[in-house]
Amino acid sequence: MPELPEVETVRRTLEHKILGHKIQKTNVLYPRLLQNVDETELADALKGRYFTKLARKGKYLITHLDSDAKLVIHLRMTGQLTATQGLETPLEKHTSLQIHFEDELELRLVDQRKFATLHLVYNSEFVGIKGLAQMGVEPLDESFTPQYLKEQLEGRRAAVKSVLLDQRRIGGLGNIYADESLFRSGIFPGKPAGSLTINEIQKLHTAIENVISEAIRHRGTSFRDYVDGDGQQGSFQARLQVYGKEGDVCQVCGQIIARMKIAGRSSYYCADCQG
DNA sequence: AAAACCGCCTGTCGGC
DNA sequence: TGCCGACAGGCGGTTT
Repeated sequence: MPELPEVETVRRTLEHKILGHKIQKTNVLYPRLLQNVDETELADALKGRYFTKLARKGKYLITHLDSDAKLVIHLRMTGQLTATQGLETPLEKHTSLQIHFEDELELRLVDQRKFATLHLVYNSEFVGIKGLAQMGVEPLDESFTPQYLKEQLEGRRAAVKSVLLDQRRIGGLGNIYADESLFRSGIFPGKPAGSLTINEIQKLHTAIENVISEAIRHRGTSFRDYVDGDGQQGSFQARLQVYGKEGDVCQVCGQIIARMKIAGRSSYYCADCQG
C-alpha cells in the first residue's frame, strides 16, 4: 500500500497518540507477521513499556521503546496501522496485531494481504533487516541532489523507472510517485536510466522532490486501501495525473494515457508528453 | 552485476 | 450467473 508520503502520514498521526502510554498486553492474530521473534518474546519485550519515539526510514516505521528495543514495521501493500481509544472498535477481518495500552488505547495492524512484517531489534543496528540496512537516500534528504540522482542512473541500461523503485538507490519511492514524477519531468518510464540527459536528470530530481512533498502535504494517496493512523484517507489521489488513469485524457496535451509493464509493474504515462 | 521471474495473500473487476 | 485470469501503494529469494 503505502509509499513514503503515506508512511510519513501514518507516523505523524500516530506519534502524538501513542507515545508515553504504558503497554498492557500484546495479541498476535497472524503469527507470520513476526519475522525474527515469537509471540511470547514480543509480548515480554512490550509489557509494561511505553513508546518513546516513532521514526520512519523509507517505508519502514521504527517504534522506539523505553528500553534498548525497537519495533520495525513495514506495511507492504495493504497494511493499516491505526490507534483507537476505547473498547468499542470491532475487530476487522484480517487484523494481524493488537497492542493494548493500560488506558484503553489500542494500536492495531490490519492487513488484508498479510504481507506486512514486524521485527524486534535490540540496538540501533538494523543489519538483520536488509531492506532497512541498505536503504538509499530519501527524496527529502539534503543529500538527495541532482548529482546523487545522476550517479544512481548512470551506466544502467535498465528502465529509469526500475531504478527509481530500487530502495537501495532512492528510499521511499513506489509505483505511484515514480510514475507521477516521470510524467512531471516528461520522461518515458522505459527509457534506459543511463541515457538521461543532464537536463532530464535535473527535471526528474525537481519532480521527485515536489511530488513527495506535495503528497505529504495532502496526507498521502488513498487509491485503494490506504488510511492514516486515525483511519482517515489522504487526498493526493485527486491530484494524480497519470497513475491509474489508463484511457483518460492527458490534462496537458489531450493524448490518451497509456499503460505498459515496466519492471513487472503497471506503468502509466502519456506517450506525447513523455517522449 | 544486474535484470527477470515467482511467491507471498486476499479481494475485486472485466471478459466470456 | 459463474468461472477464470489479470491485477493491486512491496519486496525477498531464486534463476538467468
